[in-house]
Amino acid sequence: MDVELPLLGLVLHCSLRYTGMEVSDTARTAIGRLEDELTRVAGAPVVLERPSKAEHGDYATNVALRLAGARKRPPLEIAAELAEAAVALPLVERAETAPPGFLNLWLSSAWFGEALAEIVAAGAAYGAGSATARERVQVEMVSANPTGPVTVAGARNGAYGDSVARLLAFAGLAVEREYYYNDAGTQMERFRASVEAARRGEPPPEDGYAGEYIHELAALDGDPVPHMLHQIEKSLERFRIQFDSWALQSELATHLPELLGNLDTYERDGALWVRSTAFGDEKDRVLIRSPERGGQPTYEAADIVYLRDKLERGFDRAIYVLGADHHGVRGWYQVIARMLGYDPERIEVILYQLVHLTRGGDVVKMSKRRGDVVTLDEFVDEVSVDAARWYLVARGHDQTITIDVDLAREKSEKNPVYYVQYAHARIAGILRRAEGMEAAAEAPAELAPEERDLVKRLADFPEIVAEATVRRGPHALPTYAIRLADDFHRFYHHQRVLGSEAQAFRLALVRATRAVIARSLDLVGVEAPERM
RNA sequence: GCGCCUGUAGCUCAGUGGACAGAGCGGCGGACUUCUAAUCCGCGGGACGGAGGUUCGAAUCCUCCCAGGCGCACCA
Repeated sequence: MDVELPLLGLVLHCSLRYTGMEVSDTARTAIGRLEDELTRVAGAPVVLERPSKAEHGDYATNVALRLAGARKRPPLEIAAELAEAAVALPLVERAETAPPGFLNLWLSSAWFGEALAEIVAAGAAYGAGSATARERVQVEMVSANPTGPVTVAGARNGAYGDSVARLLAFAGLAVEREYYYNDAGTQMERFRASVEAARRGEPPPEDGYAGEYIHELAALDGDPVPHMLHQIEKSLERFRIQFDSWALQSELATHLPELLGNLDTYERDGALWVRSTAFGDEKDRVLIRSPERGGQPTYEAADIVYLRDKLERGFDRAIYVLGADHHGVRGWYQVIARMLGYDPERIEVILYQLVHLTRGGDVVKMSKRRGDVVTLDEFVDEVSVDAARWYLVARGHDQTITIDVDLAREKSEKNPVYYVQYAHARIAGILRRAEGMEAAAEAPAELAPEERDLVKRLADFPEIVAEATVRRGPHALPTYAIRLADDFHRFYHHQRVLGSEAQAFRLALVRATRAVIARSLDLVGVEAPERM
């Protein structure tokens, strides 16, 4: 049975332990098939988990503990019964009970062979396609106004948003990335005036923009805005973010009049207000300022036009990726959707927290007003695209992060991004030598502990990805990639691939490992090098 | 005052109900005639901000409190 998570727009196939749903259509994975068999044996849904201790088996389940209450029997007794039934299964080698009622399972090497065969057969699609509904989703990200270069904060927005977009696309949704910018507001006027001042050799006006880039723009001809936009696009491209579309506020603003008739508006103090409180807003909003305040449409007016535009363009879902300082708009967007008669569930606002940098142990002070910021380009110049993307996305988006620039730039074993990449490069090295040699997933009778750990880790991948997708938490991938690399490096150190008796199996194993490492990295925009 | 986010090892952070809480960095000590030592192995290090509650079981769920960050404009 698939379990629909309508809020998240996705349907998962793998076990949904975090939703509380028990039964799942997991026939596609080796773990899932085992869960199904055990479910039949137990007469109740069985969810397997990976114990942290090796002495607790390959997999374990707490089903006896769950059943104890309903069946009015001691959990250990139930577990003992299940253990007896479980060992009768061909794929279960050993089953033990442990207080207060756990059932621990050790699996046969045949199971490991099946699990690996399945990964090999899935190929590049391993872990993909967890969404059943092929929704169209727009992810709007970065969207900084072109008054200056993309900063490190914008870089986190992009690294995070792009990774979410990659996850959604991998799950099977049709994803488009959009950049929205204000090309007309007063900030833009201040920006233009600042460049003009620089061209005249004057200091920037009050409330203007300063910084080296203003002088660089002053050296170019014409309106500085297109130049700035071009530079932003280049920076983001280098950061491996490709936008499908660029939305201009000025263009959208022309559609405001046709929308006003559909809204419940009124005039007060010379301004045009919308009665948003009727839709749950905490206060009514001004849409068009009074003449003495310039008579221009407000940002809120633009929000309304833009939101309608997104949904009318055919996106089933619109995701806004915003800095935490914009958290106030989250409710506002829901209000807009209701005012316009759209299902608010189609609007999703994801907030990410701020970024701090440290150099030499000290926090790098940043002030946007003085043009004294660390830009995306500078950050990338210093630590590389791979390290930049890794560090910006490796932590939960709800977490304020502090990046140690000295560590991030270090190309050594201290740096987890290279630790993972090195595992990939090592495998690539083996496979170069293994050209033409046969690989086979069929497992030998005896498997080394490192082989078992590696297969189990690979088997975790589909659930890791699916969960990262529904939770909008791409940081699970770097975390997983480190563990996978860890299992591989240990395997590599203790076991030999080429020339070993298990060569064919191990070739299949490392080939699958390489693919999953590469995929884990790709989903967060990090490259997987063939050589290091 | 109201709202959102966060408090886990010296530092940076994983861990959204299970078994003695994990990783990286930093500290200490070992392993290279081998498919890449950017690796591996070992040792130290924690009242999971605090107090209650729910549960067989809580870092995880609920309530309150404390601390930090960020918002609550006819600013963009």
